Amino acid sequence: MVNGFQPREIEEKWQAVWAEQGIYEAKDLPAALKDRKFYGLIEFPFPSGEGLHVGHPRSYTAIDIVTRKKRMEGKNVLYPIGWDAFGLPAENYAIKTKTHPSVTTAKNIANFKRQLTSIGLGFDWSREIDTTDPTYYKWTQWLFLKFFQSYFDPIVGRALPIEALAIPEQVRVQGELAVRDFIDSKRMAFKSESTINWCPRCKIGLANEEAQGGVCERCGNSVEQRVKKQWMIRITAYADRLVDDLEHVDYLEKIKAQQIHWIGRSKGAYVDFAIQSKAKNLPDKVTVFTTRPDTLFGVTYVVLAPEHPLIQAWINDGDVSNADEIRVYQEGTNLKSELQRQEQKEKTGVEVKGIKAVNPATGEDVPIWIADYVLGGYGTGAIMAVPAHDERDFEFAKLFGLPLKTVVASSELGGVNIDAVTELPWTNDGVVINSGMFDGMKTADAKEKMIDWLSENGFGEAKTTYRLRDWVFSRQRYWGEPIPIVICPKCGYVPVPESQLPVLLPEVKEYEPSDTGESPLAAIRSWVDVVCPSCSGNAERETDTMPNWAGSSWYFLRYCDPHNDQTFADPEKLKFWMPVDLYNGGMEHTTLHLLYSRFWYKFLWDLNLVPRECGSEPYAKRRSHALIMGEGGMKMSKSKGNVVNPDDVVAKYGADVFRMYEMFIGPFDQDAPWDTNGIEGLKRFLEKVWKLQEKVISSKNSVLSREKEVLLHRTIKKVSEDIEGMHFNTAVSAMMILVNALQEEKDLQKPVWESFLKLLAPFAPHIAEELWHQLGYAESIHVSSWPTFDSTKLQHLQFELVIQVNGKVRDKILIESDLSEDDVKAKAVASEKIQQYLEGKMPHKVVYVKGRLVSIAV
RNA sequence: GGGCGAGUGGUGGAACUGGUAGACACGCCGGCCUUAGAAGCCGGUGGCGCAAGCCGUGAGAGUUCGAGUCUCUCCCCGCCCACCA
Repeated sequence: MVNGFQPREIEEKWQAVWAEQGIYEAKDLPAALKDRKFYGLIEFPFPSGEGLHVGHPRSYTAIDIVTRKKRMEGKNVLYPIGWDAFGLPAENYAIKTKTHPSVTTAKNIANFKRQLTSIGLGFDWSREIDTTDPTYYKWTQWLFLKFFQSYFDPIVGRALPIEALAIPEQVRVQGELAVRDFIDSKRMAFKSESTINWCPRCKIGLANEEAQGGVCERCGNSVEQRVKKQWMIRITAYADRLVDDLEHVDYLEKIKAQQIHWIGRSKGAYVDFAIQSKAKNLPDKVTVFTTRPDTLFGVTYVVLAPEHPLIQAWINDGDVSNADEIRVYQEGTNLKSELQRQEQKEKTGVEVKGIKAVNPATGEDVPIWIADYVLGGYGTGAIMAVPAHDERDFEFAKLFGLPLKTVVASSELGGVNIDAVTELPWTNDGVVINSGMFDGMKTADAKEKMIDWLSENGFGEAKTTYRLRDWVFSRQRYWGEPIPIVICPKCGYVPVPESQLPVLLPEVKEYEPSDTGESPLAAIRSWVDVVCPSCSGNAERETDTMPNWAGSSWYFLRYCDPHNDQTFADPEKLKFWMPVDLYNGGMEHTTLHLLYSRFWYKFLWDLNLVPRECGSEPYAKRRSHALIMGEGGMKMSKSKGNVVNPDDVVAKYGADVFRMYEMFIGPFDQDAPWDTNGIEGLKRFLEKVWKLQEKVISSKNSVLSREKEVLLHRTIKKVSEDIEGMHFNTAVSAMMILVNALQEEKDLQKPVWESFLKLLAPFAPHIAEELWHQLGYAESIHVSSWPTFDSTKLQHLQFELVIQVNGKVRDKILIESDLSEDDVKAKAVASEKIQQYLEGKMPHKVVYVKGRLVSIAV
């Protein structure tokens, strides 16, 4: 096997050459040349101790292929890589082994880098970044301070510097402290006491996105609710823009749908129900949120979430006759974890006796209940119940024997009490209301009219609410970016001056977080005690660190200018590179990283830290890969013992076979099981390619048949289009078909073979490079030109015409491609076989599909 | 319960705006080569049938000359969200 295909030899050889020549390094050019750039991005990995998973290369190779094609098409390509290296696994490992996370991280990065290089990915390593590097997290901290020093102006709909915030007169008169509190409450990054998702096992507060389903994303433990003062970032201010701007980007529809749903904008109204009570100092109303103000006439009771603050006020007032019963219910709710609360099927609740609410539309008294099917954190934490038109209210009303009242005319019971009904009859829009002043109106119009009526009479207003919550940005952990704030007893929250950034992570002995909910940093007095940057008095550092979403919220900007020590990225370079042209990542990040980073970007864009020319969205196009499952379709996991290690595959088959197999395994956006046998097919394919080149070298002045020529041009078209559409599996198949056909030829014309090698180059960069050089080229195939097809050579001179009689294929005949429709039809009908099937009858319909078939109906 | 996606040979999967279902690959079967094997090469491979042929894309109906593709009803599977008023 002297001349055989030896993947590992040529792969290492060319990897060294590419690195030395820097062929994958992107060039920063003036913004005027923007149409020449292409910025392809993959989600940078967390460098885990396990090393690369076979899932990583699926995404990386895909974008590698797209960017290699763009480069061959003459684009100046940026395809960068880095490390999202802050995070719990590194810290947990540190707790166990007492090794500093930076030591483990450096080791893991070296391993990842070796693995990624061995696969032949065309990353620009000169732009490598690491979120745990102080030269990187200096800017993460600096950007955090921008949030701290800004507020959101709802009038102009964008963030502005905090200096521009107008202080209302009634605040100003209360003195300096009041003004400070006011300003702090308006900042984009603010500290707030709130109930948070607390994981008792990880001893850490979690954002809603990290505690979906009431379970800690990290360890799967059930999450508790705790009250804690935490740093928050006001992502809710951007909710509308995060939804609306999706119209201007090319994301997979399911990604858009998921983000829209997560943000959960719903338009409705606040409605005030007056409180009927004998007591004097009682708050005189309760405000509910509803999306169906048109059903106000059907309200038969009001429900408050158990944690609603009004409940305590009513109890304190002494007018509630069953205070003890209510307290028992509230405590019962508190004890329930989020998970239990979701699993419980039956509704529960308790009436607040002694007071009533007044329906503003009818003036009727309705009872007030508290129940945990109403969520404290959504809307106003209180609802108006319309059991005749809402399933949940219906269920609750049935359980507690509360009355039903419908507002629609289409029922024979229209507009009256309907206590006797056992099933929910009318739930939706489109019906006609026949209650009160909306008699005869469609619900959609009634909604509008009702909102107008409510606001005219001071009973409510139009209101849009969101499911999205502000982002809990504090973590009580060691291995994260310290939040660069000093807490001064005199001055309050004081940002660490830019000249003192980064606030470095200090050395500690213990990495274990404490049960009190404080970060390990709190134990290091020498680090915590500082001089206030503002008044020079004694002060303390903030000891919370940032979540590990911080570094990844802006890393794509840093790639544009990774070594800048004056600013996070030079605006001129941002103008050239942004936005990212193609971003691929996992679906699991749709409501996390993808949403967060869009938000950060928009914020920086508002402050002109990202130039206006870059546009309001960071990613022009977002695609998503699916998973590679274990053999047999189960998810790969250490416990199942079905994990495939990329190192083993590369060692056995080489990088090119590995890459092509991952592309051939199935549609990019569909899960696919690993198949050890399947790789053999790609190995055979590349061996065939290797051998085929011999025919080129010995070739004379042979003429390529028209048939092969058409196939070549069709293949160029197919592979080009498939790469753009990310249909890599069918692109590989098209190349296989071409190779199988070329194998039939005695010898091969050089230009034909060169076109094929160029098509192959993005998929199998090493073998393509080797064969290219063997043909005598000195320059890399990867900086050569992408082949183009000749559209006049896509059509065969003849084609096989399929003839159907009554929908069944009855004959196939060869037809000249340029024959007219009438001639083709005549030939088809004249066919002997067809005549037999016609049995002398006249066809009543003959249809011709150009270049394909004739269908005859008898 | 809601949203999204899917259901095609033994397997992974092809099939452009409705137009020859099963491309390509794996596996399997037969042959060549070999002392034997591996590799390689050649041929075959949806089902039933000796054959002509018939039947076939989760089930059923519909539209059409023609349906994997469009419409309706239903059944399964996967993922995400989930008492969001």
